[in-house]
Amino acid sequence: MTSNKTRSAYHHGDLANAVLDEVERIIEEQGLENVSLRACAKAVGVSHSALFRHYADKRDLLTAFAARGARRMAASVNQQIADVPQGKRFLAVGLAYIDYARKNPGAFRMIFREDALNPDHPDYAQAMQQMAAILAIGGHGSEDTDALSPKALLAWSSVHGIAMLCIDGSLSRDVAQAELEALIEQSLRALAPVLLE
Amino acid sequence: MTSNKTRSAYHHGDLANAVLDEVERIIEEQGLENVSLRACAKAVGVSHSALFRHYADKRDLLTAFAARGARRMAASVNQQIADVPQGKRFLAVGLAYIDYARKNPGAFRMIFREDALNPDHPDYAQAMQQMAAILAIGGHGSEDTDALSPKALLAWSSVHGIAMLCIDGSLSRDVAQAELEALIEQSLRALAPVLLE
DNA sequence: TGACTATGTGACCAATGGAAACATGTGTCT
DNA sequence: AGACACATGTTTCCATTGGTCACATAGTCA
Repeated sequence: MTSNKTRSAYHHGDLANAVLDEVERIIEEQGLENVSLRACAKAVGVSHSALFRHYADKRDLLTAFAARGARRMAASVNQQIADVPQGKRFLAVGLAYIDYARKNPGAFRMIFREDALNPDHPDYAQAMQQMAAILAIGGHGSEDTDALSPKALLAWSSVHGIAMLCIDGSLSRDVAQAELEALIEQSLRALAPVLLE
Repeated sequence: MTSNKTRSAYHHGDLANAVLDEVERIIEEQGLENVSLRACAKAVGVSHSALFRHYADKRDLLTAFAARGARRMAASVNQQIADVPQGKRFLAVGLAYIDYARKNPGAFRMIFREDALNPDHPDYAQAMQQMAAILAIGGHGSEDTDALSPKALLAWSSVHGIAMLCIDGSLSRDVAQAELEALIEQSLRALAPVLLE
């Protein structure tokens, strides 16, 4: 689709996005350490130097990838909680968040790998702020307080922590996936009452 | 100390550990992406190929570093909760855990960067198991259940999540360090009652 | 059409992880 | 003590990588 459209010989048409797709593919299939500019470029059918027309840096490319991932994640969570009543939002947000992480582990890791990217990039910063807002809503119902409340932090981090432990820690190996679902939901349910005052 | 002891010309004496120290220094001072075998080797005063006598791989070296970090972290937490009464253990464990993460962010990140290391390495696996045991103790008082209980998972992940968000996420930038301390403690205190049945 | 700009190419470079062949030190057995 | 085996370190070499530069080509717009 993105390939044989406006590509006579030069000019891919939408290299910037195509290469992000390629980063995603490689990252999920072979892990982050196998993402090289050259591998991405070749897969897209372009010389590796072409990428520098769209991204200043490898770091810049990864930042763009993380930003896109964060946007998608926020959108996904937002969609899944759309028609959930206010009182049950935390559970819904948590499950959606963890679900996204488990289905896109590479992207999820990259989103929070701040030492490998440029956290000040406007796109990234904005996407992350959006995510934080969603999590805060799930956490304590309103979003007007600038200062993070203890309960909001607790909501944020427990969900985030579960997600991390699911895709990396021992949860990803020692626990059967079927019971993991249940385990997660029970944990979140146990926490929910605390968050509602 | 480690330097001019048994080092006539060849034979450093304790290269394996010295290079781990160097990894730590670089990782904390300049970030993970600047850790190169050559840089470590030069700093220790040895040719870069010498490292391959002690570690099969860069990944193997990083795994050893992560394992040592996990052992130290477990020891540190263990020590800080030694004379805390059973009922208040969760708070103590949480604070100690987060404290270690904030003081050794590079090491902490590496410990959980499982896609960059070899999680099956016995040293690493054992150290992680030890950590999990400690966290479980803090979570629900006994360690006999093989299956992870929801409460144990909740304890584990909330503490882990806070730690992550402290060293990377927005907490590391937008929140003043002074009030962060208080915020963390309040969050953990809010969670504690849930964990005690 | 002609000029300007955006996008892509190819040749080049220094640094990196890793392998191979060689050198030197240490310990052990007689 | 001498000789041998083994552990540890060095040098040299290589393919790959991120990055730069000069050049080529494709759209665009006067």
